[in-house]
Amino acid sequence: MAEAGYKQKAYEYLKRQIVRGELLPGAIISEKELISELGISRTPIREAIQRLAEERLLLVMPSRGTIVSYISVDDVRQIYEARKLIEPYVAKQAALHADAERIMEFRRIFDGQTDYHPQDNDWDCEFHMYLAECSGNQFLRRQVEELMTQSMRIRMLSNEKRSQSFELARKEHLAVIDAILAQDPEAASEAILSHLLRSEEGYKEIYPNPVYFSL
Amino acid sequence: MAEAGYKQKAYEYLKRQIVRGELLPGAIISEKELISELGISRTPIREAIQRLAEERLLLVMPSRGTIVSYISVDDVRQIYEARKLIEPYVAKQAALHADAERIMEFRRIFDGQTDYHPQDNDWDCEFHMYLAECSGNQFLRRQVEELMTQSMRIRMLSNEKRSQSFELARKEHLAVIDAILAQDPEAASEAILSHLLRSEEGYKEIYPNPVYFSL
DNA sequence: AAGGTTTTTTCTGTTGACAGATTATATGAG
DNA sequence: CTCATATAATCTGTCAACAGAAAAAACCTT
Repeated sequence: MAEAGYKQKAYEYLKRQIVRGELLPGAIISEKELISELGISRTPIREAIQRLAEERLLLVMPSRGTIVSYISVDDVRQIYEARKLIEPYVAKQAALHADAERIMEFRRIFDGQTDYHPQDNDWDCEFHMYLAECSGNQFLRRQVEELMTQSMRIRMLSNEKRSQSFELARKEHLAVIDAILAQDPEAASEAILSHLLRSEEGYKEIYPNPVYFSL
Repeated sequence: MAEAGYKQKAYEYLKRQIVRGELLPGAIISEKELISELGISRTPIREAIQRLAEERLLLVMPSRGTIVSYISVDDVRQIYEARKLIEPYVAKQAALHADAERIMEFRRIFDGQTDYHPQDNDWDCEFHMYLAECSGNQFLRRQVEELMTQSMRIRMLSNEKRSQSFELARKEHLAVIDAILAQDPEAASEAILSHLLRSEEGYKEIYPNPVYFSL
């Protein structure tokens, strides 16, 4: 017994369920249940919970319980504000410094020319995460990673119309990639900003659904 | 026994020592020593260590040990790159939305007109943290908080000439505050960018000291 | 039956002990 | 003395159990 890596397992197990919307805001996180579900002890589970609490995915209330965090309307605004600041810069840096060969491989994936086909929701996330990696800045990359996690939750909770929206997003992604391939920083920056503005606009109609979005 | 809040105590105890340079890069963090130093058990100490590891202040090597993180020359570049992106925007938002009364109170503190006098190094940190608070964006605020923590370490490790540099920084801070009071976003943005550029320039001469800065 | 009080349950915070892995030290052959 | 092997010490990861606090349930009083 007592193998290593249980903490990471518990972390990914919980994070996946939260991001996919299987654990909704307000859902009670029971350490006891997780012990029997995962067959591991409390310590690695607690460590995973604390890490998720720092990422604002869980809310630990001492001696009361732990729940999945709510997302407020102002949270959505703040998340997109931060993304609109950071991601255009990241795209700019990618256009200036990114390896052309890697970008081409990336474009093939997003053009559907390879066997690798991420799920609907993962598409958008992988795109933005990849750009953040190209920035060559671990601080900005981590920030984008956190913001994308929250953005995926928002999309899940707002019942976005899938097919049409994702097709639009795919085209916008390709526009960004092509601007990077053309080594045109300004075009890349503007392309991703347009993508973010349109995406945010879509939620403005939807998120006043007050079921999971607190004020 | 078993009072609450030990985790936070251990966290602040370690973080203060790291930021102040009392624990230098490469210093071994011994859980056993901390147990006797702080008189508490391993669990809250471990949780504090893991939190500091996520903030890139500690490096946990499984079954080998935990040390204070090194800062590479490229880390310094990345930290200032992120700060130059985020902080001018934050200052802009502060100029647009910040409460004039709070800014005035803040100016009095930095002008030395109050009893409250933070230590040399805390001055700069508190200034930038305060601006980040004014942005009204918790994600940007937390990012600035993390970047400032790293910046304080850099300053500590690079033996910056104190007196003259701090006097210069104080004037630059006041220029930013006055731009915010004048509700001039562009001036505030440019003022803090100048401050950051000059600050970074200072380290370019110093941090090739390879004692604590790895490549 | 209603309201306040007491008991029980449940949750997180904390503790000390054990397991696996890595490094340092000691030992012995050549 | 040198080097390979084996032993011991040390560190992090994990585990099960206890303590304190908050909420839920049972109970008693009126």
